[in-house]
This record gives sequence, C-alpha cells and structure tokens, in this order.
Amino acid sequence: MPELPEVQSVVDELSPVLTGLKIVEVSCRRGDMVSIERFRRKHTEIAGETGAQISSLLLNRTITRIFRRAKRVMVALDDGSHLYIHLGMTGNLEIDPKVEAKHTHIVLKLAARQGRAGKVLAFSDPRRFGQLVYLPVGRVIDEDLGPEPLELTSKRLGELLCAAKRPLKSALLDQRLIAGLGNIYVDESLHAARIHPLQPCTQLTAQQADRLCRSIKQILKQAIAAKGSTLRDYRTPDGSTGSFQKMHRVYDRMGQPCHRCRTPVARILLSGRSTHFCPACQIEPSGKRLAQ
DNA sequence: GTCCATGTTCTTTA
DNA sequence: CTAAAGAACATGGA
Repeated sequence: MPELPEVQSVVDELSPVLTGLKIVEVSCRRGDMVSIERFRRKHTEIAGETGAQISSLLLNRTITRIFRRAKRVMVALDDGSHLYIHLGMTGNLEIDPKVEAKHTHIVLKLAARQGRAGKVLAFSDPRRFGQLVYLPVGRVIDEDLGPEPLELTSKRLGELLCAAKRPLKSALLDQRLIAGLGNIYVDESLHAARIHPLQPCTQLTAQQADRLCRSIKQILKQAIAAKGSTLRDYRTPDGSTGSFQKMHRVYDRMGQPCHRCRTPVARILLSGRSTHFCPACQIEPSGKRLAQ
C-alpha cells in the first residue's frame, strides 16, 4: 500500500487527531507483528513475548508528535522514545474502526484529554509484511535510510546515483540511497523525467539528474495532494481512498498510449519488480556523464 | 490451478 | 570483502 505520498497522507490525518493523547490500553494479538529496535523479517522468539514487552513500554505514554520518515509513520512519545509503523504492502491504520478488520494485529486505545475525544487506533495488515517497531530513547531513527526525496538537490541526487553500477530504477528503489520512493513513484518519476529505467547509473548526465530531481518532487507533491494512490488496499485512517492512481502516466498502464506521444506503454521486469515506461520518450542519454 | 500485487530482509551467487 | 540477483515472507484478487 504505501510509498511516501500514502504514508504522508496517513500522517497528515493521524497527527491532529492523536497528538497529545495518552495510550491507556494496548492490545497486541500477534507478537510477530512488532519488534524492538529494528524491523525484523521473521521472529524467532517465543510468541507473545515481544508483544507483552511492547505493550508495557507503550502503556501510559503520551503521543507528542506524529511525522513521516521515508515510508514510516513515526510516533514520538513523551519519554523520548519513538515507535514507527511500517505499512508493508497491505498495512492499514484506522481511527475508530466501526467493525474490526479480519487482520487487525495491534489496537491502541487513547484517552480523551483537554476537551478532545478519546480515540482507538487499529493496525491491520492481511499480508503481514508490515510491522510496528519500538525505538528506545537514544536509538537513531534514521539508521540505514537515505535522504528524503523532497529535500534533495539535483547535485546530491547525482552524487548518490552515479556511484552505483546498476540500472537507475534499481538505485531509486534502494532505501539506503534515497528513502521513500517505491515502485509506482519511481516509474512515474522516470517517465516524467524522460529517462529509461534500465539506464545505468554511471551514464547519468547532469541534465538528467536535474530533470529527475524536479520530476520526483513534482510527482510526489501531486500525489500527496491527491492523498496517494489507491490500487486496492490503501485507505487513509478515516477510510477514504487516494485518487492519484487516476493520474498515473505509466504505472499499471501496459499497452495503453503514452500521454505524451501515444506510444503503447511497455512493461518489463527489473529487480524483480514490474516496470512500466514509454519506449519512445524514455530514451538513451546524451551529454556529459557524471561518472566515468 | 496460475500469476500478480504500493515492500523489505535474508541468502545465495558472482 | 562488496554488489547484484533471487528467494522468502503471507494473503487475496483476477
């Protein structure tokens, strides 16, 4: 479900409703959906142990701030610790769910305070690729994450990318280089910048880096304004859908005409991911390369 | 039954 | 050692 625009939309909705509220009840049904210190693919510990641990760490804490870092919904707590929710592919955060979803794994109850209503926050995720991670005080929240794409300069983007010897798309998906883009927005950004996804990073020109940087920011801003793309599962915490999927130029449009030149959109497999591009307007580079 | 899916980590290979 | 490629995770829809 979530890349940067979807996560930003979730955060924008959660923040005004939950900030300042105190966690008065934690219900963790699956210990393998939570972890401490870092995201783990699979848990080898005794079932339930981490869940109980996290529950006691969160109980009676007050939420001081909610923000986004990369694709993570970050929650700052009043003792200086943080937690984050990574939504994986199908994760969903819902406020005051009317009916409990089939795959709800963690539920936080927040008390009413200072004239503001109490709330329930439910984290559900059918595929269970997501996770709630607790970060103790002092733990770096940026570990292994590259810079935010919306804060990049084209110079920095060029430097980051030209070091890698692989297709541009593969580098753009690497969260250690740039954190927040995923399959949809990489394809859309490359199309907007008229760059071929298979182009080697080493062949990136300064002009292309500049176009790419502008395109990434423009696409992300438009997508945030549209509250993200709802392909299937994604909903904001009040249950509404995003609408940016209507503005996709290449993603999931194989065979349909390119909006710029009417050439049918192509689809290939790259880094194990579906990759969509216009074979006519996403062309080979010309000009001086940033790397040799 | 098959293939595919907005993501990431872990393992294997080069 | 590093970098790249592939498998694994798990569920559900077409």
